[in-house]
Amino acid sequence: MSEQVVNAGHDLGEQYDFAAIQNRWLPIWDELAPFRSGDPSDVRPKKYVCDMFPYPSGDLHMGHAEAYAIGDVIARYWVLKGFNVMHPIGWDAFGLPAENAAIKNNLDPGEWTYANIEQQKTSMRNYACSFDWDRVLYTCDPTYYRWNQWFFLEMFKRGLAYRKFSAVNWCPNCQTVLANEQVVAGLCERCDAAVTKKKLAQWYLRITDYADRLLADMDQLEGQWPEKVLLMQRNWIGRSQGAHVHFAIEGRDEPVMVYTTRPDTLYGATFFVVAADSDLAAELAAGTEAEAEFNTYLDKVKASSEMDRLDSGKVKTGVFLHRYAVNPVNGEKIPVYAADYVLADYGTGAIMAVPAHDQRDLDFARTFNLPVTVVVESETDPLESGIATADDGPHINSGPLDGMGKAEAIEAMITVLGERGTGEPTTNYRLRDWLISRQRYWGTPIPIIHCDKCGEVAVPEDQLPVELPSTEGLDLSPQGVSPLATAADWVNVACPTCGGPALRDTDTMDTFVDSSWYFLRYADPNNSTAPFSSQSVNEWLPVDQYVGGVTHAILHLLYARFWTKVAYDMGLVTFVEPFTRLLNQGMVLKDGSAMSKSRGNLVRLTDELDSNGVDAIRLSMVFAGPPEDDIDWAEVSPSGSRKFLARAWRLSGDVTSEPGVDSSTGNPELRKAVHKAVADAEQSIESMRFNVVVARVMELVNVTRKAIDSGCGPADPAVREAAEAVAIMLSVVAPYTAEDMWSRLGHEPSVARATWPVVDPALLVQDSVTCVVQVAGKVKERLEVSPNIDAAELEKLALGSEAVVAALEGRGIRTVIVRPPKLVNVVPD
RNA sequence: GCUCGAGUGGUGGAAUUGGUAGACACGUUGGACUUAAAAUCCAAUGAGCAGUAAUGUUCGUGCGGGUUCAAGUCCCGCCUCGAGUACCA
Repeated sequence: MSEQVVNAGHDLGEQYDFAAIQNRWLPIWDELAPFRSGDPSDVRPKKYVCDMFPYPSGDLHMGHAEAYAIGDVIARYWVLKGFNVMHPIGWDAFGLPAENAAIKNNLDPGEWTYANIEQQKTSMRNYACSFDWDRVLYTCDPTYYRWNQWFFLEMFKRGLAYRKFSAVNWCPNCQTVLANEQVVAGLCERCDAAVTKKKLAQWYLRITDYADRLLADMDQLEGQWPEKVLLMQRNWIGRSQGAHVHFAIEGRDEPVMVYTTRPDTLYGATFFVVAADSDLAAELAAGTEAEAEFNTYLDKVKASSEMDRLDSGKVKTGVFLHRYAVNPVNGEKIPVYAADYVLADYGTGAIMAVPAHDQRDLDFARTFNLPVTVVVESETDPLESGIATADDGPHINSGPLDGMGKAEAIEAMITVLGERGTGEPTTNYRLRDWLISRQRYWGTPIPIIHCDKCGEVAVPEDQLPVELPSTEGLDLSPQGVSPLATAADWVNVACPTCGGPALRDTDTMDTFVDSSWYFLRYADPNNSTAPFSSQSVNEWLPVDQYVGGVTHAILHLLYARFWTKVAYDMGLVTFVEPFTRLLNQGMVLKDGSAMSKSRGNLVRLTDELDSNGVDAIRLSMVFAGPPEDDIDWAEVSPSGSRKFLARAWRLSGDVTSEPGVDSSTGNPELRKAVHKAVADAEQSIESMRFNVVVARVMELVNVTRKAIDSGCGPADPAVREAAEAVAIMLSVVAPYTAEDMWSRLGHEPSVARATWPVVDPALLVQDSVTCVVQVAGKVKERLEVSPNIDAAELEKLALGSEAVVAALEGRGIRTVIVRPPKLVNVVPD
């Protein structure tokens, strides 16, 4: 029966019961609230960890679980390191899903939204996210969106918000404008109808004014943001250096400007192309014999829309307009075409075509049998090979440019054009102004009143917020105009300027507006007189660590950076970049693809939490691999995580020394293992290798187990030191288990208030190291040597080794490479 | 098409400045405990060859070259996969 005594530690009462542990600590944490960050007397240095806030489309899913597990590791780590960490949460609560759900179930979008938020909030509490619940915000709350309106009006005053007619994406089926991101391969994301263009008056924010600063300030982010994201932003902004060149058009008074990055190839321009859907094309075609043909073509282009342009291959189409442009350098008359391969809204909507050195122009030239003039020497003839050359090389057929290289020729041509007044250098961008109006109900009303006499009038600040009208009596279904237009009582107002009858703007703002500055609001979430106080924001920001999916690599992050720069210009903040460091976590997949109900590979987070517990799921998320990699849930083992947690937890029951025992008297071997593990874990956590952190803690658990069972025994102070280190380090990933361990080790809650173990450098020094001895690069011997061994001694030792002598087989020694204390390589003749 | 990034055991993944490839896990196999199962614990586990065994030995980080005493790591050329972008002049 003595066995039962030995096994006492493994009795049923001592089983690791994750559900019981969760239930035990959750209410206590509510009470202790260890993650409050708003105490003004708090003297700890500040850190700001921000997770991208969720959209309340339902309960939390596996993707949230990964993202919030990762953000939590960082936040909790900095708390243990002695920082006052702001780790807030809020909800990106405006948007179309709420509106669709409301239409479907005939209820208020707000009801649906807040119900989902409550559910997510409950799940987050259970998931043990270290959020500061005093800082919660909801973007659909008038106390938040009133500041969207305030910012909008500030930008309006500064000329950064403006209204213009332009062609926008239009879904003829849904009868509504679509955002660019809602157009997938030319089709409406929701109904798969072909998206067309429609001209509408829309509000824009002048983000293009900030293009250069958005590019330049990326230097600050180098090394702190994923290189991939910076690259995507650079491509998106798409700055290019080139020149405007003026072409006279026969029979037209004004010359037409084209944009080109290769003014040096001007002598090779053999035709001229205007975008088929541009005003200029219509003007040039009017009254010519090509007019009918052009109109037919234009109709086709408009109807075919995005979809056909994508998969119609590379066959170029166009119409000769029976007009001629004059090449400003050689006076040559070149034919003018309208074609859809030239875009109306990039550059000037017209190009000089240089088929020898531009692939698209060459394709067009070959289709329409247009001449090809080579002006940069190349080995192959583009007309024959079908491949345009864009390489550097000596210029030919180019008058004064002959013999020059590309860079020189570009400069020379720009000088020539400048002297003649037919061109000038210019910079062009791919980035367009940000279209923010949406014909939707569930968003921030645009605070503008349209008056016949006074035009666009800002709603006076004391009348903000312009709240959404009640949905009572409103038809939210797609009508082609915003549902707000039908709320007669709301729309009809007196003009703030003249008092005459006027109409409210009925569009609402893009929800990307909400997310462009919410991270600023967290610093001062309840401010009712300003979006935030500059003092709080400048104290907490910029965000030290921003965590979120790579799906937002361009839009959200670009808009947020833009907004921050505007706030800087307004004198509200003292920094120009909002997010010092960015981490893009991967996605959670199942069987190699994104989870979805229709695919039948959906993993329900609640099921996973029920079967293995919160900690095991968090641990699985973190341990699966580097945070930026995707996780295939079919390849992780949450039950394995649970087993490890049980193993770690059991340590806390085995320790028999008292809390506060002097660890310096403990077993030196184990102590070294502890301090090595802490040092390694710390280094890994700082460099975001959280999976490696877990591995180090696992190793420590393993050696501690061995020490208890077959080493120094459970009473050794080093065992306590080890178990406490495990509890503290584990608390960043598995807070419930760690908290319970901490308590079983005789400490007061919460482990979140403990301090990350301090590494004693003396314990990192090893008594001996394994030195590898190679002969011809192959390992032949391993020697245990002192870490301070000198090269001569080590060489002597290595050469004297039997295995080395044997491996040499009597050959002479050419050289010996000695790298004390870890390696010797003997190179034989 | 263009621009990036990545290829390491059966699987996920480790590996400062080039210096013991495969840490830590999952899975698998065998064993202990149990009436049994679960749980737990212990052991083995890159592949091949030789040997009863200890062990020895060869190969091995997508493929082919190169630099080096030494290459997963650096250089050149390919292949494959993934991501972004879509005629941006």
